[in-house]
Amino acid sequence: MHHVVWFRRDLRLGDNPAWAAATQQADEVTALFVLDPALFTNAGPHRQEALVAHLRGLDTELRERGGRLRVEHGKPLTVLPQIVDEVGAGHVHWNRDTTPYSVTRDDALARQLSCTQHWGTLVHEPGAVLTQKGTLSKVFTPFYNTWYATAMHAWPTETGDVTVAANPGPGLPDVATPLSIEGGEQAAHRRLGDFMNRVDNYLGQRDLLAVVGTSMLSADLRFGTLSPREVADIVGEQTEGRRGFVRQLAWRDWYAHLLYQHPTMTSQALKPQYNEIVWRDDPAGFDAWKHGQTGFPIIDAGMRELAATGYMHNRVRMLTGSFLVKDLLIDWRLGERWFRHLLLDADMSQNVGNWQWVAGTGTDAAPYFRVFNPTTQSRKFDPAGGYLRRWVPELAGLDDKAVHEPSIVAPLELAAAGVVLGDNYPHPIVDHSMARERVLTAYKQALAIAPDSGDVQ
DNA sequence: TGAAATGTTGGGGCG
DNA sequence: ACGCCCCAACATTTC
Repeated sequence: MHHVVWFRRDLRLGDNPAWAAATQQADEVTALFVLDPALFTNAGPHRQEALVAHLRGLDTELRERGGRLRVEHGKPLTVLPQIVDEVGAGHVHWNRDTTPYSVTRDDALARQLSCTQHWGTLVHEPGAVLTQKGTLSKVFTPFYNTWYATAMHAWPTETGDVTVAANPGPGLPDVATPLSIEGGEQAAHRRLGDFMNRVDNYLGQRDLLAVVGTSMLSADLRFGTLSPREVADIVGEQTEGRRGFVRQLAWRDWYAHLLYQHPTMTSQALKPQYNEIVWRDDPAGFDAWKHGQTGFPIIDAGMRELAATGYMHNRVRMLTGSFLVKDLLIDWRLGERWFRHLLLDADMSQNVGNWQWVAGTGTDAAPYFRVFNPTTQSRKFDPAGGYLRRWVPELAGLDDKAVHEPSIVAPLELAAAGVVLGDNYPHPIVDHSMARERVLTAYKQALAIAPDSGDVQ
């Protein structure tokens, strides 16, 4: 009996329900990845690079089991039935995902293939964490309480006596940038081990921008080189820091569950009354934001970090997101698309969930009147300016006080630091206090058109 | 997982 | 000793 395991966002063999089931049920297994060229070119350079690195890592794991990873280029809807036919497979396994695109695609495939769909990308699958009424909570804290109390299933494990199908091995696209990401699940476990040395300090350090206080595991969770429930299990609950981090995994599950239930939230406000907001059309402002030229050092630092590395510190994601939506009054969907293009860890459910949180349009989101002051936040979370100087080097000569807000620094001090506003660093593209009033007015007008019903579509 | 505006309190300088 | 003012520090309200 020959089974196919279709890998997607679960690029690992450990704690992988689809892989475990196939190796238990079949004598021979074909490990398949289908590279949809359209999806690949939609990804920014860093995500392309990471995908190739992780596919090579998965191939290495499979070689140790005597086989190879098979990579096919094309649309899964046509490729998968072809491969199943070619290898004579009786059954296909994969781990399901919650994005509308994947749900539609997988449902279509499930109608024409003998298959089993597993869950391997979340701690708890959609539907496993419900209120007493049997619904998905619209508020995070009760969701979290139930999530935390929900027991994890027994973990399936792969059996060793299966033959992994050989084939020429993956023909992988060349990537534009040299591979700097260590691919594969073993490298991912080393990164997890690295985080375990820091996790007890997580709550105290995660918001400090100049130190590595976060897990830095988001991309491994995105590609599935780490199993989220294995991570949750290893981190455990012994200390505040550990519980604080695991709580973040609950946010991740919650956003996935929400998108599974509300596929339209990719383009519509989860609170429909906020669809009435009249956004500004400001291509120049959007461009300045994208390229880190807003004149607000903390915003520019974050946007440059994103472009340079495919990563951005979570707090800075909130600040840059708030700046686009609240200060520039630009539609959150534009920012969501830009982030999704560039982020290594880009995932429709997480990205959309977080952007709707920032914009105040989601469930249990930041209230619309919560407007981050970029300068205040910068002083608070990067007091010594280490993060700013790293990503906005033209301001590096300013002292710790001035570096957060060059626009109000005395001309002599600017000159001494080699800063020429409007020349080598921009003037602020917007006045924050004016922008704050403007966005509060715009949101209030939207709510006046469509009074708050408190309901999700 | 805010911040600004407004209100309250109390210490200290000063006449 | 007293009233007055200033203002930092904190609390509350508001968006």
